[in-house]
Amino acid sequence: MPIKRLTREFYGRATLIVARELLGQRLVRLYHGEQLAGRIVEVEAYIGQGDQACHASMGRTARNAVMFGPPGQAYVYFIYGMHYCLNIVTEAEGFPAAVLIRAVEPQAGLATMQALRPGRPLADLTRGPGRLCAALAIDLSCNGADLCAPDSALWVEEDAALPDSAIAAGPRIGVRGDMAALQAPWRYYLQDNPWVSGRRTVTDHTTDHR
DNA sequence: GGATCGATCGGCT
DNA sequence: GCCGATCGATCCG
Repeated sequence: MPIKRLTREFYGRATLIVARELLGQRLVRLYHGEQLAGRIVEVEAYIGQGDQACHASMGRTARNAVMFGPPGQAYVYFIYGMHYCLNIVTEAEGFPAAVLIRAVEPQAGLATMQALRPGRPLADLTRGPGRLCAALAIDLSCNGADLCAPDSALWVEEDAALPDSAIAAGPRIGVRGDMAALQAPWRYYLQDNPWVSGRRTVTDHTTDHR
């Protein structure tokens, strides 16, 4: 069975469905002829102008214009003066929404990814939206890239489907406020997966050496 | 282990 | 001018 790139029809659906179904799929970045790849383990949905945490909540601007475009494109933004974050545009053209890729589990191209983040622990290679962009060499040159085009250098491939029992949901990281949308559980992640971002807890075995 | 803070700069009020 | 969909260093207990 040939490997299948996720299609524009896949991305052009309700954002929460797309976010949920992106978990477990394989994000691939073609970098100097080499495939850098990781399994998506954590995502967040940003949904339209009614979502005050969505960059498009105040209307269309030069920065967020890609989110208003057709689904299946990369929306990459620069934040805190030093980091990039990767989103994939969802829903019908004209409705601004996207899924933020917050973490992946490295699958291929480990050595190159580590070279792109010199001196950093392997455990943090792709754990967090800024980190995974650095490891996959994703920056503003990827903004607007069409993940559905056969010749693009960034795409998502179909991988094994996951049971709902493997997935957890919660409020989005770094999003606070009293309005309902700001407290919505629109962050999805693989339960107990060591590559999911955020503070590790005592029950986390990832730092054990046993 | 957990809290706090500085870095660093584009976008928008 | 202010602040952010973050990260990593540092300080504290």
